[in-house]
Amino acid sequence: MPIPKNKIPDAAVRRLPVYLRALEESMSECAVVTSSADLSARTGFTSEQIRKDLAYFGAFGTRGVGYDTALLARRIRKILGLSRGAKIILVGVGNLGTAFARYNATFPKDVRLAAAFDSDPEKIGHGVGGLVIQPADEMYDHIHREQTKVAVLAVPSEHAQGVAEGLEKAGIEAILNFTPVKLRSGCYVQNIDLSMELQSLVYYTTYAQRDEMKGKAEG
Amino acid sequence: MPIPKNKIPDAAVRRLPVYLRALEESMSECAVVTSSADLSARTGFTSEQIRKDLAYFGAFGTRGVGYDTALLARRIRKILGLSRGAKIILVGVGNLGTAFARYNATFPKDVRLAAAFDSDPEKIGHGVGGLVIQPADEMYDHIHREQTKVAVLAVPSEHAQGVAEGLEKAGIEAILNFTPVKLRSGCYVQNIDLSMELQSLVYYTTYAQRDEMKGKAEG
DNA sequence: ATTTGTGAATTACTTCACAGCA
DNA sequence: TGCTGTGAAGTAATTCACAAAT
Repeated sequence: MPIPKNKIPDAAVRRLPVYLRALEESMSECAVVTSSADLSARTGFTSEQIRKDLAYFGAFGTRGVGYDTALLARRIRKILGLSRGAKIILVGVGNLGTAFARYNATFPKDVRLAAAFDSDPEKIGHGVGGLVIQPADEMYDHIHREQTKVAVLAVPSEHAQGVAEGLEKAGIEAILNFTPVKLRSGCYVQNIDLSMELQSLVYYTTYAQRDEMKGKAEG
Repeated sequence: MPIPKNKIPDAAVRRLPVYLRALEESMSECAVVTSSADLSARTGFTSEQIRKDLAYFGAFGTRGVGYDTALLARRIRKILGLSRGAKIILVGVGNLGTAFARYNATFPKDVRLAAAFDSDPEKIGHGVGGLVIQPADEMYDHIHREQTKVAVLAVPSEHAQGVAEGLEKAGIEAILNFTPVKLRSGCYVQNIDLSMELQSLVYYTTYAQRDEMKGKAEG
């Protein structure tokens, strides 16, 4: 028995922010209670799935009634750790990092970037998405000082593994990895590989399927 | 029997581009043959997984030897449909659309955007990532004319469902959906919800776990 | 000898169906 | 009655283990 291993599936955790958004929508319509059926209509997930996901974390509803909208939203925020004011940093302000920083400025403020770092001296001091780009060698200090636990990694592929190791050593626990490198890391890593997404999409297109048929037959 | 239902898991399809990248790396090192073990080392997926994924599409290797690097790469490109010159369009050139267009300019050219559309007259004619932004009302014509099958959707949430329906009607078959809306669509949809990704990451941080413990107990 | 390809076993996730409560 | 919470059933994906091929 190495680790007790939380029985909560990652897939369930990843749906919580979606439920939270639905709850906020519901609250903006002044609904005081909601139900798994209502959340289902808003999110597209089945009501059973929603009930099961929520039940992983406790019994938040009232049988025969539903869920207190505001209370459930608060609970989810707490489970996710959003009420903690988690600090998030951006590592690597190239093409993608810049794009992300700009877009991030439109996010809910709980998950807004707190700082951005790059190793290129040309970039230091410049602004991006409301942040001043700081030199990479101040990054580890910053992580310690601010007790940063989450990093968005957008460095060139060849540096990804090395930087990830440094981040882990400095205290980072979760990484949003935009590089196409599968990181070996003790951190929890969520990968977003945009080029891969587009390439696999093409498969689901009629031409690709026709190809596939031939693939089996022909040499 | 409504649809024969391809037995190939989406997860396997989504790994093909990763294998392809590994093969290209391998080829750049002048390797003529490779093996599931070598691809495993390069991608981080297990060798069994790689063999099983490839076997869904046919028997591409030679027992006792491995895979012909160049041939397998060609096969994967064909399966994905990358050799077809698939046309891809960007719909919505706001914050995120702009970010994506710029970043996309760095992608392998098979999956480079062919056009970008927006409904804001202010934006029409301006350039982004090497493309000229075109008016939204020319989009459907363009899709027909160019036989476009793939679209990247980055419009405001409130328009997402409506635009997706229009895209489907015009002939789009696969959508990369950056909006947080779960689309009801006959198209194959791949969702990327960046705000959700960041929010769920915070959960995997020590503070969040401490919260979760309390969640169960306290009212 | 070595490495693929694959049925069988395992594990993870989802859906079902209904008991438990307001 | 109405909706949650949950064990049981079902489905999907991954890993195991080995026969097949060269």
